[in-house]
Amino acid sequence: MNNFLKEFKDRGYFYQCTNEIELSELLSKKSINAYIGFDSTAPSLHVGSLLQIMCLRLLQKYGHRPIVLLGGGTTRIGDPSGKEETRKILSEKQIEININNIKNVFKIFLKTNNPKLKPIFVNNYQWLSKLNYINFLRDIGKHFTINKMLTFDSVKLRLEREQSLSYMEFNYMILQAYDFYELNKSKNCSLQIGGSDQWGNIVNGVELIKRESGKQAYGLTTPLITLASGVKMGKTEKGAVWLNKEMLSSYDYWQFWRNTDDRDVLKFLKIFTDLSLDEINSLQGSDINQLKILLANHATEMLHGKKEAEKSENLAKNTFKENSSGEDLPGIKIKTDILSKNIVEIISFVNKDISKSEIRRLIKSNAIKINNKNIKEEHYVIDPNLFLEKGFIKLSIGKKKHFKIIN
RNA sequence: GGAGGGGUACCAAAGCGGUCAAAUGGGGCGGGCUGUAAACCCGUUGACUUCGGUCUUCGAAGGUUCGAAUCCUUCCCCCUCCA
Repeated sequence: MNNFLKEFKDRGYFYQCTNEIELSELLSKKSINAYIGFDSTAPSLHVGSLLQIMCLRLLQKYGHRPIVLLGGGTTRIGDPSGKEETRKILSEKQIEININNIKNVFKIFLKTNNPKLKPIFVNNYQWLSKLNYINFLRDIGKHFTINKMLTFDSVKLRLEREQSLSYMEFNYMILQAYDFYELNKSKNCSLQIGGSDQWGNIVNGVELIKRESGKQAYGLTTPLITLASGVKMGKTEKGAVWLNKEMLSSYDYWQFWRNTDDRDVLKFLKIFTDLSLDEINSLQGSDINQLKILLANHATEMLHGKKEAEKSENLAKNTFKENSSGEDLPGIKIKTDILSKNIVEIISFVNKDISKSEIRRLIKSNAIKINNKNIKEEHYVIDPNLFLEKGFIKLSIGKKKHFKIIN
């Protein structure tokens, strides 16, 4: 088997392939261009897309060139795959902003110095917006039968669940197929990779290319990564795990990986780090918490850099140490007039997402600590003398959220 | 266009004149146990509060009533069947 495909499988990226044997031969024979499309509905991708990004990295590693399609065109439509409801339609301006933000993440994960492997960014709005409806129906639409489209999961599920599926969404798969066809023509792209939910869309593309151009293209899908607990990956207590640095700090990103379920650790090391498979296999049986730290460090380093990863590890060490003073935490400066108010006001200032009622509840349930001491009174006022000793105090909300308050 | 069913909190779903800030389940949050894990147990889950209460919520707007998520009117949206 081709080396790329072998590692692709060994790392757990592989789910399905349209023609594995031929693809393997092609990949061994020459350097190809392969594309993955990314949704641009949010200002950043989140870890749910990380597997796909890792696929592009792997392509580069074996001398193939990634094409990143940021769907300005299809984002305007909305993929019904895996969606229970019609997606909100975003403004064009918002989509443009999103696309620009998302690009930055790829520039971190992918090599950009080698001109032959440098990722190509494309926006399908460029060609989709120019389509002429009549011509499109005649040239492209003729290759698609409704009979078959109705059998695709994305459509079937919606119909079975008696959820409406608009004609607009129904066309999504054709547009995605057309994207592949277009990229095959203009960028010599012969492979599309995607999540397993994209299978139908990808197959359509492969067939369209065959029929219109008589060329052979291939599709490859990755499994849907679910946590051992059965939940779809990518959410934490704070919401989505964004890849955009402005939306999630390196420390929170580190914490996300550090909190991986025991059962997922080895799997994640294979999928989300560059550690060699030999190395990972030799780690089997090591202390599970050390492995989690290893995972967190590697994953964080890849996105935020080595320095940030180290900082996060140290911060975590100090924070979770018994009775840590919290001096390494990033400081939050609070003006004296707020500090002199009661604890509810202070917490409300530190974390504006928590309502005061909720803070009162937290106090009642022993969740609030100042310098590691439980605060049980909602009228508690911080004694200014507490600042004298170290110049700051540590405020804890629950077991995992800690803040260093500076006067 | 015709006939019927429906829109309830983060989600699912009960309630069908007062005892409803609204059962129950999931999710979230907090506590306990632990290992910053899982499982499990307990608590909590509209906002504000001087902890007495006060204010805003059951698709939208009006109305009936001492009193409406519950009844009436109009409108909007969704689903099913027929055309």
